[in-house]
Order: sequence, then structure tokens, then C-alpha cells
Amino acid sequence: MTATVSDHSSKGRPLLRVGDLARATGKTVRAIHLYEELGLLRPSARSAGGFRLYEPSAAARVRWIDLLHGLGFSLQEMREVLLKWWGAERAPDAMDELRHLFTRKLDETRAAIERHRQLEGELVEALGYLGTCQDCHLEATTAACIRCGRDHGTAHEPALVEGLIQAEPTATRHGPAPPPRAPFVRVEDLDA
Amino acid sequence: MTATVSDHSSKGRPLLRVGDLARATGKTVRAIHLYEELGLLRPSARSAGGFRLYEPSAAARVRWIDLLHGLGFSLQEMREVLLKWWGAERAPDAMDELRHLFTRKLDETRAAIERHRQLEGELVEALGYLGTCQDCHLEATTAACIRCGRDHGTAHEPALVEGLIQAEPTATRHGPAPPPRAPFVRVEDLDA
DNA sequence: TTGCTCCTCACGTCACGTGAGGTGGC
DNA sequence: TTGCTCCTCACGTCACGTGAGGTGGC
Repeated sequence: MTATVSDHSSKGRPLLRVGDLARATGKTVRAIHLYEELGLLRPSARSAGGFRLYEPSAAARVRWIDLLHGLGFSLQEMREVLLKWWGAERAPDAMDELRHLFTRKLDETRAAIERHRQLEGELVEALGYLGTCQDCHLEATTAACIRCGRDHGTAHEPALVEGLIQAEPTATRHGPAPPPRAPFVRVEDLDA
Repeated sequence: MTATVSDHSSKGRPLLRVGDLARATGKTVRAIHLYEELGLLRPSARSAGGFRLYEPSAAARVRWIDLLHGLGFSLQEMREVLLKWWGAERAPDAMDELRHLFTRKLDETRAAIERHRQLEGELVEALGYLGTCQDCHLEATTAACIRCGRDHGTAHEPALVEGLIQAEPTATRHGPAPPPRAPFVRVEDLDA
């Protein structure tokens, strides 16, 4: 049997080459090679010339890998999930482990959503701050802008902006540390 | 001047050593060293013995790095943010670039939240499916469980479960491909 | 002096990216 | 034969982790 691109799977659908599978899933050929090295995916055949040939269902496996990747699984962890699944026939508690694993990932996903919500808030706050910084014309109340020296009407700088304060590191890697510069001053520090 | 741990910053507060800074921020010493190599953070002084000594405000910078990391910035991108910020005195459009950058990250963060919401849904669906798989007792309607052969009352397997289907790869890395095994059968395939 | 912390290399890890040099398939 | 795709090494990247071997500081 000489395998060619016109080979068909046992279900009558044409087999895919790596490039086809890559395009169908949005992954690179290199990534699919890697999944094979790690035992996550295997071509159902090879052509006479050594080309990998995949069943169309292989795309579901690649999308599954991408899904678990989005959930924070490493490729090794996915390998363990597959091994548990395959072993669940003989070891019923393997299914229990899978459920526990997915339950834990559900908790982590919800925590990630909450974290991103907070980051969203930080960005909105920072953008609002930088926006008023652009056309400074507000009354001074509590804090002077570290950038323009005026007050933006906020009680404190947003965290995303506050971390920008501090002297500029020099490019030298191992030279002596120059004296710290303080180009901007906060009102709180002036009061103290 | 011989610097010791009892050195104090210009604001009268004691200087921190890397270990102190690491504990205060939840980072490792190695990470802080790396931030220095990449120009994101610098000790304000060195002790006579070469120990790094930090102002307490350095912790704000480390937390800022962690914040941007959570937003998907690479350390190199953070470096560029700092350079833009420092350059904004002389180049006013640098501030514009910063705002555009943060605006883009806000979009990305919102997209990430939406993606995680969908992943959350996938997990809930998969857990529901695996839960009924544990004590199979439902009526057959559309799909046979790929695991237990019964029907779980769902129109299709959840994506997280569907990707598990397919033969088990062998451990050999370059051996010939054994014939594909199909331990489980889907109703749709039997109908075709 | 002991114990803890710090120092600087320098290699390992993870999920690929990116060629190098050669070959299959229509 | 041309052009595209595929093959197998094998090294690079990113954000650190993890020692190795030596030293500072109370």
C-alpha cells in the first residue's frame, strides 16, 4: 500500500497532512509535532514517504489541547488526564480523579476571572488618570500628579501609575549605583 | 561609608535587602535579579560586601511588574513602558503611546474575561456530564456515552470530553503506527 | 565560630519559534 | 522540472527555577 494524499480514513473521509491539521486548528506544524512527542496525539498512518496522515477527528483532539491550555493545564498534565481517562476502564477511581481535577480547574478559572476583573478596574482607573494628566486643569485636593505636578482629584495614584515612580536605571549592568534621582515629588512626602 | 543592614534611606526608613524585598512582594530573589538585569528595577545602593539595598518604595515597583505581568505584558514590554514614561517629559506623544498601549490591554483583558467565562461553561458542562457518567441511569435519546455506552441526555459530548475520544498513543517515539483502536462508538457513527 | 543571607555564574524547564539541509508528491 | 509540503535535527526564546561554589554580617 502506497499512501498518498488521496488516502481515505476508515470512515471514508480523506486523511489530513500536518499542514491541513495545522490550518484547521490554527496551530503550527511544530506545535503538532510537539504534541506527538509528548504522547498527546498520533497520526493514524504514515505515507510511503513518511508524511504524517491524520483522521479528521484529530482536529477535535488538537482543539481539546488548546482548550485545556487555556485552562492552565501544562502538556504534561494533559498527558496525565488522557492516561487517567484511558485507565478509567480498569480503575474506576481514575474517573473520580478526573472530576476532582476539573473541579479544581473550575475554581482556578473563577479566580482568574476575578483577577482579570480587578486588572480591568486598574486599567480603567489608570486611563482615567492619564487622561486628566493630558489636559491638566483640575483643582488641587490631595495628591500632586507625579507627572505634571498638579492634582487630578484622586486620593492616590492608581497602582499602574504608582509603580512608575522611581529613578531611571542606567544601562550599565555592573557599574556603581549612581545616586538616586527624584524628579517628581508627592504631596504626602512634602508634608512629612 | 560602609553600608550595613542598619542603613537608612533618605526618607529615614530602613533599606531592604533582596530577601526582604522578595518576602514583601511574594517574588523570588532570582526574579528580582532578573528585573534588574532587564532594567526594570535597581537597588538604590550596595553594601560594602556587595549586598543589594533597596528603598521601601521598590516594593511598589515589583508589584507594578506583577500587575503588568498579569495583564500579559512581557518584561521587555514593561521596559518599553518605563522608557516611554521617562521620555514623556521631552516627548509629549510618549504619553499618548502609553494611553494607547493601556487601551489595547484593556481590550485584551476584557477578551480574556470573556474567554475564561466560556472555559468556565465548558468545565461546568463537562463536570455535569462526568457526574451523570458516574451513576448512569438515564434514558437514551441521542448520543451514547463514549465512556459507559449509555445516554446522558445531552445532544452531544462537551468539548472537554469529546477531545478525549481517539486511540491511545503508544509510548514508542518513532516506531511504526499500530492500527487505530476504537474502544468506544458514538451513535452518530453507527447510524452512518 | 555558627547559621543565615547574600553574591555570581550557569545550566534546566516549558511550549513552542525558527532556521538548516534534505526529500515527497502532484 | 518546478513549487509546495513535508521530514528530522537542533538551537533560540521567555521568565524564571535550581543548584554550585564562595562570601558577608550579626
